[in-house]
Amino acid sequence: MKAKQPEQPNGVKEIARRAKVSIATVDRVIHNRPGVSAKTRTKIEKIIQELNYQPNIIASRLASRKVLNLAILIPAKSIETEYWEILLAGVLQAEEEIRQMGVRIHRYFYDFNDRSSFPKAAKQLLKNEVDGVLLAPLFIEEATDFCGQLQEKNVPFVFINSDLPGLDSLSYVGPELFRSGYLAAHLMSYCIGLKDKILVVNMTKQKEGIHPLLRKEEGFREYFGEKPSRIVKTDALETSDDTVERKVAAALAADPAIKAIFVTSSRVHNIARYLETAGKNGILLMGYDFLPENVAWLQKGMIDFLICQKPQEQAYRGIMTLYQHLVLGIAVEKEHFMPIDIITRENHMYYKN
Amino acid sequence: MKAKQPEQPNGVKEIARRAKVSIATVDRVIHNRPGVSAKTRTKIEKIIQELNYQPNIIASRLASRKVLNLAILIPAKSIETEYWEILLAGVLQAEEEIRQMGVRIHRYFYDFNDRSSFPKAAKQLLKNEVDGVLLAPLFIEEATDFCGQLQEKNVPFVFINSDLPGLDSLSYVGPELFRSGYLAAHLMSYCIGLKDKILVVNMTKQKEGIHPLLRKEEGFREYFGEKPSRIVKTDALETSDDTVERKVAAALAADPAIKAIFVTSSRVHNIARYLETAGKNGILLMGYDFLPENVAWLQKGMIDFLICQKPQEQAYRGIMTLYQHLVLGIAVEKEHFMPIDIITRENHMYYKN
DNA sequence: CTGAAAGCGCTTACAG
DNA sequence: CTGAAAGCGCTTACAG
Repeated sequence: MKAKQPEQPNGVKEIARRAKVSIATVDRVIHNRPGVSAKTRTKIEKIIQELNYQPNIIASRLASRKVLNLAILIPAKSIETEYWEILLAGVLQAEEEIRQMGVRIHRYFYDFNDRSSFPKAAKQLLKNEVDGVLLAPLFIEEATDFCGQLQEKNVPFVFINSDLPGLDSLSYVGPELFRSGYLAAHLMSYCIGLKDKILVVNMTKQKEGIHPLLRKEEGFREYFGEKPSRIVKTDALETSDDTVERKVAAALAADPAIKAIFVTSSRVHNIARYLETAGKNGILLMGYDFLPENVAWLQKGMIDFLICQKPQEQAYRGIMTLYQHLVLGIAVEKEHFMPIDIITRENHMYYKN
Repeated sequence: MKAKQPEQPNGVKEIARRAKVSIATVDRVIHNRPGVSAKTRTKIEKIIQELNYQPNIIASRLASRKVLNLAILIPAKSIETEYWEILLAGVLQAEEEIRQMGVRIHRYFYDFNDRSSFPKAAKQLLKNEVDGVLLAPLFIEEATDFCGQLQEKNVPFVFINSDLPGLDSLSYVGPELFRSGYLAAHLMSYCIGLKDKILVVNMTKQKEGIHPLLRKEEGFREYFGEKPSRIVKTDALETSDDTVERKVAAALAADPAIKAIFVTSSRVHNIARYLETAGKNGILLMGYDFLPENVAWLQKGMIDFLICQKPQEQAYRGIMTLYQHLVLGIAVEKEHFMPIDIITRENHMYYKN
């Protein structure tokens, strides 16, 4: 069934033979290790060129018995959102595929609602040897700081979920958040009247807000750039159910022109619950993420649109990007944008995260 | 930077030691090869269980120096559609990632417009040793026949682009075509009046039609199930520009209520060109695939919606599915549905195939 | 039916 | 600065 591979005539052995040195010396040159005279080095390098030598990564990993330690740093699953658990499934999927190549993935978690938890988790992460990091940089300052440390150690890092373009990441895997918000606005504009107003809800306990959520809001506002007055904002800083209810109720009462609500995160189900309880069926509701709870409200018709960004695939591709770079040594895409998927009651049963 | 792997104490050596046999015998048991007494076999199997032995695939592939031969069987890129070239990019992407594991991918092509070319290419394919096949089964009969032959040889196959659920494929990677057509209809129904009619165009030289295109049409018709009279069909069997033009022109002339056109394939750009030439701007046009030519018409506003199915990713995942099954021996998803992406003038610049 | 030995292509102490 | 040798965990003739 399986044909034998033609003999590999261009391995270290052949190089050593041609250069009249031992394979140990060839190995030193290949890996740029010291202890080789300039002359020998040049000679060997030339032969490597000629032969177009491609190292056998399989053999290399077997012989070295090295483990490649990757780490992920993301928010922990919480009662507030299980989004991050879905993302973890993608990590697992990638791990299965590359474990045999000696890759291990270590998991570190921080608290979505507590920015001080980020550096703590990061510190833990840095205590151990790590060859590459996949992280969701929800807090700009803290993430910038951490990535600086990684860079000093020459450890490549990949962003998922949201990007920090200023930092020199190996890659970004995730949605274009600004565009995502813009599209949400565009979609919404189809569905409401010209005089209707929109309530934007940005839910977090974090006073300064959370980078990706704000980015979506920016995109959303951009669409209504000429008529910003159509947008009403409530700062639902607290995330407990009754705070949310109170704030939304107050906003709706204050301005009866509000005919739609845009929630910048997966917590749209909270609003859905409130709208149902309050018997407000005429309001268009749009939010993020294909979570069971959100889908349930989609089915009931309380949520009209969910925008989704394939968290599982993000994590899978993020890990594979590190693998390609660190193990295979092949070039990786600097940016891998996820589609901005629009999910409705009609198509949700066919959607995969 | 990289930690040494803890020694592998549970390899064939350890099994051999415990069973008081040679590793050759252990190897025979592991691979179910003959030439081992029932007694020894049982003893070794028991130890394998106890140790929860996981073979080191890296070492295995290095030692055996076996090549895994995969083959793809898809339509050739043609003047009519470069869809298949994009798909090939996904094959390349997967190949890069797994070439080191000794996987080779052989490419076979048939003619989209000539069903007799399918068995010819299939025959070529079968002339060589093959361990797994990725194919787009556009012609039901011919593909069924071919897959039967593969099954006899115990060669697993994965479908992309369109599914043939009856056959025992290892997996299907692609869109749910029926659903795709249904959604197209749904989308269209938002955009046209209740009395407006729709022209469905199914383009191919193939008299019997092409399976995936027909499947999309079925889904489309399903949506309008209660009002089938709203759908007008033209059989644009020929694919040369002026035949298409003539047929569409005739259909539009015959029924002025036609306000929208649904093209079941990527050849929607042909219709766009005709509509522009004929100066018919009021007609909603929807078709398939994110090809440069289609995108150009999207930008010009002649095409209103494109439905896309990520051909590159289909091919990538299809190949990786075979790899996971044949090399890693891990379970694979029986169906991997691609999202049904809706592309408009507003979001096309952010789309990736 | 079973085992000893060589080998896959590379890496790694160790000796000089 | 350089090389001989052992080894990674498994596979494969070959001999008995």
